[in-house]
Amino acid sequence: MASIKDVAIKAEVSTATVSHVINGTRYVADKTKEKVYAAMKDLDYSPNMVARSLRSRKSNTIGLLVPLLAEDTSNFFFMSIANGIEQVLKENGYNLVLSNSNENADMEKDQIKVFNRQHIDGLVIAPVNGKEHRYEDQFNGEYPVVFIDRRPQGYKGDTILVNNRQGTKEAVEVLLNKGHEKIGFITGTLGITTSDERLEGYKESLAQHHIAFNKSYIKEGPATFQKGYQLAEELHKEGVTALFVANNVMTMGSVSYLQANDVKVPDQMAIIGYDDYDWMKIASPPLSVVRQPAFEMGKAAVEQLLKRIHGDTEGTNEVMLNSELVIRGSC
Amino acid sequence: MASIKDVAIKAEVSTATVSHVINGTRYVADKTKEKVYAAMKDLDYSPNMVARSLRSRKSNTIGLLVPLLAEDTSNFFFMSIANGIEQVLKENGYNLVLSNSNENADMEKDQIKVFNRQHIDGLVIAPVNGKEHRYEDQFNGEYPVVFIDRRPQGYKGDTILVNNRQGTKEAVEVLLNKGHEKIGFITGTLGITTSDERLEGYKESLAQHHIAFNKSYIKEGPATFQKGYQLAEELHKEGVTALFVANNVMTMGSVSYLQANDVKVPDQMAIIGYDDYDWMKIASPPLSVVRQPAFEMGKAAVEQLLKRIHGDTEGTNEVMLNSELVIRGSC
DNA sequence: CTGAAAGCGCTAACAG
DNA sequence: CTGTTAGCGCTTTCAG
Repeated sequence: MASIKDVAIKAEVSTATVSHVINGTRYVADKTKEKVYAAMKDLDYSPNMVARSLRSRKSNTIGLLVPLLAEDTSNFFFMSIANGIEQVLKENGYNLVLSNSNENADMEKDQIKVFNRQHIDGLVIAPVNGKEHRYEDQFNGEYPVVFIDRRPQGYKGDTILVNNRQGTKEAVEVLLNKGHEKIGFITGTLGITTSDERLEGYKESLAQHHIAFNKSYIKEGPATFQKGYQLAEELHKEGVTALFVANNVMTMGSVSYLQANDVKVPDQMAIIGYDDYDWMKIASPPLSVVRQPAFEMGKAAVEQLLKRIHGDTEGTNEVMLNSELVIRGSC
Repeated sequence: MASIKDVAIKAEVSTATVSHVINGTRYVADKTKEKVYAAMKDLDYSPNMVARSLRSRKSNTIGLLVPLLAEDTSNFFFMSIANGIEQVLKENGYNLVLSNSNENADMEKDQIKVFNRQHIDGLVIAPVNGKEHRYEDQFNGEYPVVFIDRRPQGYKGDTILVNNRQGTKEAVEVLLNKGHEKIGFITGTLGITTSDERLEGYKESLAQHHIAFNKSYIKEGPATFQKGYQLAEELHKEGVTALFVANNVMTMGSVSYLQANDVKVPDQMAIIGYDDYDWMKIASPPLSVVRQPAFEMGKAAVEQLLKRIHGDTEGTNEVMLNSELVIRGSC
């Protein structure tokens, strides 16, 4: 592997000149440039990014830490985010180091430590669920951080969220406007911000329509297919006429229940799910859902990060993206 | 950020000793070790990986290059692979740099160039579709490479593939055994290895059952939902009684057609799709599919890569993983 | 059992 | 308009 020194010798200039030609950091005579380019080509030179990083304390790399669970469909959501991030990053000459906390706080800490010594230029993190991790103490302060999708309690800093409350509220509103009064709400474990916000939206919508809140219509449990199936069954038996399911895995389970028991949608039971996947289009009937702008979240996160990297230090930026209600045939 | 020098001073030893304590690379008296550990703790020292990489020419980072297309469901497949890779990598103290070629040969070349100057320790690549890229010329030879999912024509080197031919053959066999003789085959554009292999499996199965191959039952097109819908329609009108759809996006389109037109599955039309997604369980009827072991492919790729990194230079290793036929209600 | 010191490849003062 | 040179933080030979 040719080094900058080799190029300098071949081009009969100094390494400084070569460096400046590469980086355009000072004026170099055209003729000299030519020589340098020729030498670089001859030697098939390409700069050693590691050395560059060491010297310039900049790696052109940003980290992404996501909480993926094996076999969880919600992974698709984070992967869309990753995709959005990678895309914007590439356009800006940055690389993406991907890491997974497995939705586990200890692993997350470990991964942050890894990033701390890795000299990343920034970090996008979708934090694990859970109350209190003193994130402020975990970062070494040498790179900006943007939180995404979930905001840890009490964390103040750049955050890209999606409007869970509003998204849910609108969806439930549609159900209410169709005349439903007994609306079941199926959610993954409560106590995590996204779930709680969605529940809030549900309550708010009900309140606005002066429908009494019935606690027994709220069904909570681990976000699994089976649980979704089971909770849909319970609600069905309790006589609800509409279902709002606050995550995609449980949506699938719920649909499965309705199908298996020949419950006619939307006549006997209306349903609105969360997250938009292609298969929802071919469900029968096609499923109405609250669609989260995953790709856009990734983009927004990187854009914010790049601003910070480029020296913006103003306040903190909290972006709240709107989700979109996609009405199909299931309600 | 404390450096090794700071630690050395604080512990009143040389930097060499600190380094050896950290890496366990030579004997150090227990007493000295204590001092070093204490100093490290005091200073909250953590080694600078960039400097370490520069010096030791090893980054503990491997690259992954996948061909994702925006909005393509098959992304899930590659993301599962990425997940498997990340997991094994983490267990071994490696990091993952993720990159996307967007199924575009030029972008792929660019990304390889980026990796070349990044000092990665290895690369896993799911190459873009297409005939001839002289991959051998693109890699700088300083890191081992493992190809995954697709083998470029004429490439010799470590490869992790899935047995497309066998997977398809078995699936078609099931259809044949149920008495179907007119079996439609819907595929993405032919000419790419995975599609071609699946078609081969189809033909082989037919041949073994002495069913004449009917070219008009083979429908090819870009792997989109719409095209899947359309081709299913064409085949239906040509009177086939069973459908084998060789990729998941088109499977979705085909199912959509059958549903929209009230074609009873499996009575009026049996169908087997490709790739296993959760939604297939709740299709009505649940879809039978050929399941590819994505996560396992990722694992296998990294394991092979790590072998190479650790000095194994023997021959080339071609792993062919079996896909699994998942029979549900659609055939 | 430990230290001194060279040097990985690059950037960026400083000096002309 | 260009060159000299001091490091970035670490590993590793060589020398004791």
